[in-house]
Amino acid sequence: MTDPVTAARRLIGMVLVHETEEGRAAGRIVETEAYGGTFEGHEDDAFHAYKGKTARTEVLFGEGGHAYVYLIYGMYSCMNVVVSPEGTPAGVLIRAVEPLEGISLMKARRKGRKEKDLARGPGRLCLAMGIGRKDNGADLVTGPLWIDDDGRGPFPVESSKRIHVDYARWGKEFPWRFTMKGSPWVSR
DNA sequence: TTCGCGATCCGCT
DNA sequence: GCGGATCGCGAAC
Repeated sequence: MTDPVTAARRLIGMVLVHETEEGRAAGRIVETEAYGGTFEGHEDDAFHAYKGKTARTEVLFGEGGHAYVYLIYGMYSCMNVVVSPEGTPAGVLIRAVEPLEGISLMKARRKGRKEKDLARGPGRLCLAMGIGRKDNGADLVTGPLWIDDDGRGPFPVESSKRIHVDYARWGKEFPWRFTMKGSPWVSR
């Protein structure tokens, strides 16, 4: 893998797939955020692994190509793709997908919400795709949770500041949120 | 052992 | 637009 910013850009337009007993769900990634590394000489203090390795962030220090799934606000899960260039921890938060396959399953998991709101936001997409903390550390190469490049890209990508990281002195200024230009499926 | 809080979502106003 | 829900992590005591 490469640095998180390159990876976050590259992931836009790729397809996230999850196969479970309930069936198969897939969505095109339209919004990501890069975490880790440095920007203009400052370390990313919004990154969970910023202060070093802990029980929670252990998989961020492991091999790239795995999932880092954590619990947020006591009730929602968020999914990252671990991207570790030369042993340095880094990740890409998947923030939104455009539902492609298994839409009725997603609607059932999302209590019948409108299609637009199924996977618009990191917690929502985990609910819709059936991703939870049991998937922390999952191998994204072997599945049943993986990422495909279906060759439809490249897609135009826009960057902006990351969301909900105001607590971070430097990190809140990093323009490391990436969205598919013009997509109605991004979180905002 | 305790305590504060978060890479969010939802319902109500 | 605002605040409540809810709990594991990590730092402090």
